[in-house]
Order: sequence, then C-alpha cells, then structure tokens
Amino acid sequence: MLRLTRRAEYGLMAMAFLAGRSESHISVREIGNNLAIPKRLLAEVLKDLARGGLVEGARGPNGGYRLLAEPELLPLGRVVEVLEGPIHVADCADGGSCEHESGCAIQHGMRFVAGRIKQVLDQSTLSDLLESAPAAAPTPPPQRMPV
Amino acid sequence: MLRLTRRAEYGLMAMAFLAGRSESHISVREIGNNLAIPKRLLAEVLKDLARGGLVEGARGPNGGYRLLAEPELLPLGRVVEVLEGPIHVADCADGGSCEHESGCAIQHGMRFVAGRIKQVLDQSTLSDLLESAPAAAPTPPPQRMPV
DNA sequence: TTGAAGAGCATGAGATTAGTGCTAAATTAG
DNA sequence: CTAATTTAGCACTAATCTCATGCTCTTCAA
Repeated sequence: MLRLTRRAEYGLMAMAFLAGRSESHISVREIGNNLAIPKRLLAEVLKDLARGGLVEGARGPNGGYRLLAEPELLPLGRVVEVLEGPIHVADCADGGSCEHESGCAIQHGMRFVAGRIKQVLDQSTLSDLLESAPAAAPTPPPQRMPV
Repeated sequence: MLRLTRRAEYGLMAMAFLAGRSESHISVREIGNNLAIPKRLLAEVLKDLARGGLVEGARGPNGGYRLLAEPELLPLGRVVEVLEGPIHVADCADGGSCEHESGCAIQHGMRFVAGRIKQVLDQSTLSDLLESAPAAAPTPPPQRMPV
C-alpha cells in the first residue's frame, strides 16, 4: 500500500500544530478542535508521541502537550517510527535475508529502493513540512546504486 | 505503515525473474518453484499483471507468461500501481483538499513528501532492480519545495 | 482426446487499523 | 480540602484489508 497510517498523519498534523504555536502547553481538546481530528484518537497518538520523547505532556488545568524536539532538527521519519514502529517497506528489503533466496535477484535492489524511501522521510524535517512557502526542502546528494 | 503489499513484492520478484530469462513463456509453476512463492497466489498476481498489460499469458502446454514491457523502461511504480492501485501515501497529501482544513498547515508539505516517495518508485526501473552490480540507479535532479 | 496451463470468480481466515469507553493519577483554582 | 481539568493507561469493538486457497471454465499443444 505504501501508505502512512492515519495515526501517523494525525501525529504529523499535531506536531506541526504545536510547532506553529508559542504557548507552552496545548491541550488535546484545542488541537483536536483546530485540526478536526477525533479527540479520543488524537489523545492516543499524543500519548505515544510523549512515550517516544517527542512531546511532553502536562496534566491538570492549563495542561496539554508541548514539543520537546526542535522542528528544524526533527526528521519526519522519527515521528513516523514513534507512531508506527520501524519502517518496513518490504520483507525482501528489510528482512535479514531474503527467504525466497536462490531465485530472488531483487533483494539488493529492493534494499536500495527502501533506503531511498526512508531517506525521503529522514531528510525532511518538521519545519520543512510547515513551510508552504519556498526555500527549505533539503535535496539529497546524488547517489548511485552501491555494489 | 508505508509498506508494499506482499502481492507487489511477489509481482516485482516475478517480473524480475521473467526479465532475467530468455525463454518466451515461463509457467507459474516454474516461477513459483524458483522464488518459493505460494503458486496459487502468484497466479493471481500474474493474472493482474496480465490485465495491466505488463505481461502476456499464454495457455496450454508450454504456456506461461512473458514480459511485454522493456525492463529498462518499466518504472517500479507502474508495477506497484497495477497490483495495488494508485499510490496513496496519506489522505492529507492525495485527497483533493484536506478535510481537516483550516488548522492543517501541512497539506502542501505532505504533498511534496508523497511526491518524493512516488518519485523513488517512478525513477527506478525493473532493470535497476536487477542490477546488484554497479551503474544504473538514476539519480533525480535537485529539487526545491515548490510554492 | 487428453493433459497442461492460464482466466475468472468466490470465499475464508487472519492481521491491522480506526475509533471508543472507562478508570486512575496529577495538577491547578477556588 | 475540594472540585474541575487534563493527561496516562488499559481494554475492546468494528471495520477494513490482505493473504491464501478452492473450484470451474477455457485455451492449446501433443
């Protein structure tokens, strides 16, 4: 499917929302209202992000979440991995060794492709995601298929 | 999850297998034996590839499948789309307009990221996948986040 | 005519995700 | 101290999707 889960999507939206606000703590209720995300689910997502160390939760009135990471230094891949676990594009690419072995000639190529996909997420940061304006979007250096 | 289905993985393996053989038609049985893929499922995958015009099936004894596309000109993304349908990285990126609207500032950024991921698949060809050797693996030109 | 092989259709089992409910713990305000 | 607010943690249901298989029909070569 090559698709992010909705959890990851919500998580990225929430992180971006937090990055764009200066208040120290923002509640799930407020984030959910602004982003039109089911609050109950958003709460789960933010809890996971807190467990992953990307945000910090504060309880009680005036509580909520705040970013711990700097948006400029936080790769999107990190957010995705916290919410979905390690990125695993294909068994052929990520499994220790290809179980289909002998006849399968694509293992090396698949690893390369999977690596490129991960790179896309690792080389874009949360602040890149926010800039609808120009600039940013780091471009990876040219790369050849390694031997 | 950002993960290819097993169907896509099997499909790529099979396509690569066909590309590496010179015989005109190779049966599901032979492909399945070589790649250690459940034959019944592999048959479904190859049928879909045939419907998608990437391979051609021939019935009867000595029947089987053969590649229709040239490996050097066939992007991996094409194979994936035939087997999984259009690549859809995230609702936020591919949906017409972000349903979470107002507060969601990442739609533009997500589209860019999704586009980069699709590029990875569209810029690698079936022959690239096969070369565990050197060369190939085309490198996309530098790109900036468009306004 | 027979056997090999793909084409088509349907279906069951399993895994994964989306979303919700409920309770406990912390913290602030009065 | 009490009440209200908000996160933390756990469990669970329903829906969706994938994996895999079974069966029948059609085509075709020997």
